Amino acid sequence: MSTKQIGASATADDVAELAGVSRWTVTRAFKKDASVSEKSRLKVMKAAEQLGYAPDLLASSLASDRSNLVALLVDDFSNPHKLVMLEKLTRLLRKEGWDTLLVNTLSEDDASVALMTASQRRVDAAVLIGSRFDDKGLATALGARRLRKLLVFARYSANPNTISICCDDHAAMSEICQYVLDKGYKHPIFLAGPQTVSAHVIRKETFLKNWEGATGRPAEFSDVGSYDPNAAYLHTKDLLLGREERDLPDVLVCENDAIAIGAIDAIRFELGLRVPQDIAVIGFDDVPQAQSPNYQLTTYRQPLDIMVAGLIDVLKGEDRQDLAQFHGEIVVRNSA
Amino acid sequence: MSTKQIGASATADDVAELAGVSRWTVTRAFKKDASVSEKSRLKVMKAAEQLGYAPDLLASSLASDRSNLVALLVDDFSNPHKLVMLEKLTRLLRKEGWDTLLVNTLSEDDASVALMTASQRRVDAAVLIGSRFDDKGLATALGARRLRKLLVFARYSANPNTISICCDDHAAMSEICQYVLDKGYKHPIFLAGPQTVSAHVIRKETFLKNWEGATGRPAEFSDVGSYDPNAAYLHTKDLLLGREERDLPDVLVCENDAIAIGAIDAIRFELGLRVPQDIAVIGFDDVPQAQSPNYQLTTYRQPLDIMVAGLIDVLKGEDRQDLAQFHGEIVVRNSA
DNA sequence: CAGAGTTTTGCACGCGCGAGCAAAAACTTC
DNA sequence: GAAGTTTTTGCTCGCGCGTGCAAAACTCTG
Repeated sequence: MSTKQIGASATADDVAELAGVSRWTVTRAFKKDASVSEKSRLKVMKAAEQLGYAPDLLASSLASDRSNLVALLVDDFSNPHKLVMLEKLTRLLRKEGWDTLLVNTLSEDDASVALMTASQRRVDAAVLIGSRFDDKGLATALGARRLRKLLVFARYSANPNTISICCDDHAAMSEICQYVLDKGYKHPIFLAGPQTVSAHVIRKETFLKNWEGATGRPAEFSDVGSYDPNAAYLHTKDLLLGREERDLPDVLVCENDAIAIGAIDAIRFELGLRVPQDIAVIGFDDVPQAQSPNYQLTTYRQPLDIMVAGLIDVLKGEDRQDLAQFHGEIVVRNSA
Repeated sequence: MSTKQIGASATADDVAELAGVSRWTVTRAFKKDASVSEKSRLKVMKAAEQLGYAPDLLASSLASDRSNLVALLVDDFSNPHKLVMLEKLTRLLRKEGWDTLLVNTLSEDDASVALMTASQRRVDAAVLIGSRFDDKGLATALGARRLRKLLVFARYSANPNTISICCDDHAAMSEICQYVLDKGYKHPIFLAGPQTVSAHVIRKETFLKNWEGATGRPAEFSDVGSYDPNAAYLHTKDLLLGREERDLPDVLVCENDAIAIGAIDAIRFELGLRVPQDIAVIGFDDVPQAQSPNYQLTTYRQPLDIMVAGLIDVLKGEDRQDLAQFHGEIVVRNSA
């Protein structure tokens, strides 16, 4: 047993032998709240360091039925906000002991294949950070394979088998609408993203309803179909180019910053107009780019850190009922 | 054995029993190149579907010592190019059967802790997609724990224990330098990123050397210290604001697009000058934003797809000697 | 249809660790 | 120092599957 190949990674047995204790004492020495005497813990640690030992998480997961792995399913890599979310999620999850499986579902028809993979890896939870997962696909996927937990992050989900962690879109958009009214804009257009999922409609519906409630007149809207700035650019161009001046909006309320940034570019470079003097623009997310002097984007900042903390609570098994009630704040810059 | 709880995921044994074959036949039916008769394969598949069975990748990894897992270590989430790379890597790796562990090393002192995690999960390889991993830290980390393969993606690495997959920075920057000369610029400044790692110096050194070789005069340079557009903005402002007109550069050659974009904003909004008429700007990477009409960034596009294919070859165990020889192309837009 | 060649199937053993309990050791108290 | 209490240690069994080999079942040829 003591003839280990050089470089071959040591097992708990090797450490135990070297330290003169049993394998289980070694295991305990590496567990946080286990009962080991300080003396043998030190012996173990010394031997472990000598052998370059670290517990095998695979074997541990198999034996304990807890993988400390979380799958992040992402289907949209053109929205820069995803990078912000990925950074926060990976960093904070890691701090709490979870590793992260990044699953690109861009080329899948629906989420089921990705969820299958995740379940085959025995993840403790799968987190959807996507835009296009539709409720029907989710239901199918969920039926196919058992996942311990299915969370939807930064988007509302109507599926009762999922736990949704997002800010209160209704309140947020009401606030934005009020801001637009207060600033005296008369002719808004709401630019919406993908509308496949009922959840996506909240921001749009809220704005339209609030606007009509306050002014008595319906607000115009248009569906971009994706959260890609380039797509938003083309869409805005098609939507506005060639319009009479009196038909042009005085403010574009966008479902998020990715759309807003594309729209601003189109306003300037296709229409030759100024932001905000001719057309103002409001976004949602507060991506890093939003503070670029180019855009000076007025937008809405979700409390991402708090939301991730909520997610971690759920992973830990704590009951939380307030997961769709997070409130952010309007960030007023120069674009509206 | 046949009394499985509803919802509990089935094992190969359960499927075997239902299909009337042995467990190993079940296993083989799920393996690509295994020898199973079509008849029993169908029996197995039918039973598997009925039970909702899929092989447990954890147990499989443990038994076979192959995890089909790759760890991606990232320490820089402000550069939008990372999102492009993550998308390509995750999608193409998945297509070839690898899942991806995303490890955020932003808060680590060096890469060792992250590499440790990766090795504890028995990844088949760890891929560094970072900017700040220094060679010394790598060496330490490598000594501490055995990793099957350590790859460095999109950056040259001098460490002999790593495999670096990147484009030929020397050739690329020579091409850019030639372009700058051809366009008749007289006073370039090279804006460099983090200079902690010897590998990062290649682009800078190449430009400076080529410039001096061609003109007989040294070129100015300045170190931004990170690949964050906002940092580049501030740095460019500090560097150029208040200079006499004759001391201003006529072109900024940037180590990558993240820096270039920050620089363009600073030129416009801090110095009140025009790009490219007053100061031209060249980037590197061709991030999605580079084609925004705001930036129209002249830049260099690395052949990412081919590079990822090279990475996959290495993962498959194929020998490739040309991994630092990929050639991209200059993308000429309006900024220079 | 025998014998050789080929394909398919079954099995013993092990991957590295964890839960939960029982034995052993250490510590208290009177 | 005996008896009771608490802490620490050791151990059996199992997590679900893969490897490599040998037995069994086919296929083919003359």
